[in-house]
This record gives sequence, structure tokens and C-alpha cells, in this order.
Amino acid sequence: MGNTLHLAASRVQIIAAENTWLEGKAIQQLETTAQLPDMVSVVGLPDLHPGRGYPVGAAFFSHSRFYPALIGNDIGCGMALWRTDLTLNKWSLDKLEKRLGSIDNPLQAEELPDDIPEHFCYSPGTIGGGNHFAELQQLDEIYQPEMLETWQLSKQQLLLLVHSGSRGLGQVILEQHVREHGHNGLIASSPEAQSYLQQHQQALDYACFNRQLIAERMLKRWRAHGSCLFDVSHNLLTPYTIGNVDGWLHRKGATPSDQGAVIIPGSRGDYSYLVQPLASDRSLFSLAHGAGRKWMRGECKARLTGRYNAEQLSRTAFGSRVICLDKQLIFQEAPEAYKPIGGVMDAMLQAGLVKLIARLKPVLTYKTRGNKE
DNA sequence: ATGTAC
Repeated sequence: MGNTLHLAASRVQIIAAENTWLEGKAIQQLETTAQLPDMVSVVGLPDLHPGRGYPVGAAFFSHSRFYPALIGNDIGCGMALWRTDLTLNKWSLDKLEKRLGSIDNPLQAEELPDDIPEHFCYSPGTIGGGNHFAELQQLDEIYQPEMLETWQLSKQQLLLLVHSGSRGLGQVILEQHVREHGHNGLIASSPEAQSYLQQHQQALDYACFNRQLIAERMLKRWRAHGSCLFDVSHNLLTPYTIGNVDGWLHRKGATPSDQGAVIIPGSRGDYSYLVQPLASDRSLFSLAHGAGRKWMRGECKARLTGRYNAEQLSRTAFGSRVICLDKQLIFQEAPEAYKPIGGVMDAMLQAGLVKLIARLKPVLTYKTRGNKE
């Protein structure tokens, strides 16, 4: 191949600004992943951070073989943004919080449509743990008013953002895969690959359906109505042709830039940005999926415990509220544990990957009502 | 990340 040298030089790309801070371990993981057999190129996005062996906030392009372990257990995890008819004039924060109650218990069979696939049964209607959340947001700054007209969105209307995935289903799929194939990946033409792709699709479908269940469940508690503006996954595998290579695009915490408008959320105490992606092969058609962790989960409590208690962490600088009765989790998910979203956006703007549509700020975040020490 | 493994 005539362009081997060029390929070798550009096998690992990182989208970053001068002030983007990236953990060394994450870059190391990115470089290690780039060495996997049949890997063509990898891109670290500005929210790149270490994961279990492989980094999060990255896209990986391979040919003839793909790696389910790169997608991880939460196949189909993503963001759904809903327009609602809720306004802060109609409902106080107190009332919204009270009326929402708990959505920690899975919906029962009788609360679900009866024509759904059998595997849509893993804790339906629940958001799960970790960085998952459901959040009411309010428009704060508008850069492209015409986009909001297209969505028939006024400044008073609250938006509902749901970040969740395929719950136990993706976990079962990955576990079975790793048991049988370890981390060697699958030859794309093999029957095993076809089988994984079929299960992967089921997980994508379930994750999307689950986000809809969550949104509808919340709106019902508020006696409100809404409609989904978009639903985009950031953990998925897609067949793709890039630079004349027919291969496989793995996105792990990487938001697609080829599916229309998307949202890049900050931490629960930071802004979120609605953006119009400008698709680019330089970023493997991907964007950051959020702010990216700054601190490891295990160290958050010790780092913050002298400054805040759990109660204080349930209120943010925006005056928004975070419903999270799990004491460990609220420290792990504190705004300080994440990078500021501004820097992530700067890196993507400088790289010409996005055009801003609007800035949103949090109003009420749901994590869990499960009371845990 | 996970109807969590010990």
C-alpha cells in the first residue's frame, strides 16, 4: 500500500485543544488499542478517560475483524432528548421533585406494551447506575434560533434528557461473548460475528426503547406531554467505509457526528450543549459524549468529603437539584469529579467538528432514590 | 457499566 507511512503516522489521533487535560493512562490505553490486529486507526475525543483496559471517549476503526469488548457491556447506551410542555411557571422545583417520586423499580409486565420482544425485560423503565441520569433542562443561550423553530421549541419549555442504556441485556451479551472468545475479536465474515451483530442490534433497540419508557414514565408523573427530538447511542459498532476501507467503526463513549443534531452534556452541575455535528473522517465521524471523568470513582468521596456533604451536593451552582440518595454515587458524580464541559466544547469547536445550536442548563436531575450509605 | 461477585 502506497499510504502505509501516512497510515502509520495517523493511526492514533487525539482531538484536543492546548488546554485539554488528558490522563496519561487513557492515552496509553488508546495506543495499546491501536495495536490490536486489523485495527486501522483510532481517535481519542476530548473527553477521553481510562476505562477497563480500553479507553472511554474514543472511536476505533478496524477492517475484517471487530472487537465486541471495545463496545463494552452497555451496548446501545445513549442520549434521548425530549421536548416537554412543562414550564417552571407551572410547576415549582419542589413540586416537580415530589411528584416524580421514585423510578428505581422496573416497570411491571402489565405496564408495558404486550407486543414487545422477549428480551426487552431487563429492568425496563429504569436508568441504572454510574453516570446514567434523567434530567430536566432549560434553554439558557440560543445560537441558532431557526433550529429551535424547526423543533417548535420555545424558551420556556423544559427539555428532558435521558442518559441510559441496555441495562442487563448488554451485560449478558458481552459476558457470553468474552466467555467464548476472550478479547481476540471476531472475524467479521464468521457466523459468530453475525450472531454478535444480531444481539448487538437487539441491545441497541432495547436501549432506545428503554430511554423512551423512562421519558414517558417521568412525563406521566408530571402529567405532562412530550416528544422525542432525537435518540443517539454512543456505545455501538457500525459497518463503515472510511478512506476506501470497508471496515467496522467502534464507538465507546463517542457520539456519532453523522446522525443530525446531538447533545453533549456536561456534569450534573454544568451546561449541556445542543450541537450540529460537522461530520469528519478525521474524528472517525464521532464527537465527545460528555465532559469525561477527571477523578476515578474510588477517590471522589475522600477528595470532597471535607468540602461538601451529600445534602450540599444535591444542590448545584445553577440552583438545580440532584436526586441521588446513594451517598457514594453522589460524590462520584459530583461536578468536581468531571472536567468542565467548556474545555471539551472548545476542543471540538477548534477542530471544526461542531456548530453550536443552544446551551442548556440543568433544572432537576434524577439519579436514584435508593437510600444507600 | 451490571436484576452485581465474595
